Amino acid sequence: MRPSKRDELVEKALEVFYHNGFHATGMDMLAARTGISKTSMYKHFRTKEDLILAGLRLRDKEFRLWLFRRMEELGSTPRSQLMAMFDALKEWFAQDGFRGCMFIKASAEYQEASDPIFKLSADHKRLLFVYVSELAARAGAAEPEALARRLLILKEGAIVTAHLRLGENPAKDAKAVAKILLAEALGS
Amino acid sequence: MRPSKRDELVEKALEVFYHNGFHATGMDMLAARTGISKTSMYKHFRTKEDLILAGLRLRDKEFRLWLFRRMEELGSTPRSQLMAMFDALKEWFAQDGFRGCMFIKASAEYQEASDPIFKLSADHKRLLFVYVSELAARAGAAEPEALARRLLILKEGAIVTAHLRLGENPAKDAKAVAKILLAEALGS
DNA sequence: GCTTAAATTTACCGATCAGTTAATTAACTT
DNA sequence: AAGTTAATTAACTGATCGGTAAATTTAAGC
Repeated sequence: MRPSKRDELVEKALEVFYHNGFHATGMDMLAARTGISKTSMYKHFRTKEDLILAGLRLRDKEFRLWLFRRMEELGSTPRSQLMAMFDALKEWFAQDGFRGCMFIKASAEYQEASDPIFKLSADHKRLLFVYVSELAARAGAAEPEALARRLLILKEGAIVTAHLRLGENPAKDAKAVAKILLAEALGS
Repeated sequence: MRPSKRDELVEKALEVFYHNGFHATGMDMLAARTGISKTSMYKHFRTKEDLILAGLRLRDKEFRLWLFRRMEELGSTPRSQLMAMFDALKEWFAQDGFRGCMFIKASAEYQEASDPIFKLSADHKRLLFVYVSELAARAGAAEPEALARRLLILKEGAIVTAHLRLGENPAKDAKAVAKILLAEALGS
């Protein structure tokens, strides 16, 4: 079945928010870009915040699905899958329209710890942590959670660096560090 | 001599922008918070963007001054100063009012590569890179720029992680990776 | 004390913000 | 085809956006 109007709205809104920012994107602009009238949008979502949250939930699902699948495709063992995270990042950075991490940006505009948008952003990162921890455990790490935290610091750093267009290949740099890190944690 | 009205304005505006975001902070709100009327503000700055840029330039200077001085205070050799960067970060993260990196946030709200705010944010990071590269060279790194890029990826990752309040001590995690990295690059 | 210029204030500009009301169109039921 | 309901629209709300014009206060020069 074809996507509902509501799903179309969320998808398109997400795209505009990503490209343009949250506060900088008004509901009128979204109406113009989606071809859906404002009143219809407010039929589906009570507030702009609700629409943003729906967009972020979609992004969370899509991004994790994409990243985890790509890691599994590019790596055959838990250890090589961890390494492959940085190959996947490299692909992402090269996509045109890449503008950094949606959740870093969301948490930059909605900073209150109690803000649902901030919370959802942190939750996304925690779900990544769960997956990477699991993988680190299966790779035989003595402290899988510590290893996961460190790998994810590299990931976040690479994303920020890529977004600011510093360095030629932040994913490659991060991967080089990850290699050393895994050698230390799992043996070379 | 006491700070000029203009400097007071920039300082206070910077603080509000940092806490509240850029688009979310209106000029009327700044007038209310600083006690300076809007017309006076526009005497000093032609546009809101100019005020933001002045704030970011101040932050750039202050932050680099603070970080570099702290690294020199906490470390006696180039190598230990590189390590001390993460001790300084830990101090920063623990300050109340810490809300992540001003420049990451600025570049999240002003994403166009041609935007002066985006450019200034990237320039700030490049100045950090120059300093860390220099230090890496003096520490005897065979590829000081590669080492600097990698250490700074750890720095950015730690900042983002701390801002989202993931993990207990991202600075410590990043430092642990830095230690391994330096051992590999400079010998243990 | 008077004049002049600089700094500050109040009040306002049109545009846009998130969100709503009332009228219209489209779709389904019988 | 008529009647009912659901979806959509244009037009509007008060508030706020970035920015300004004209009036008022403050300060300086003589």
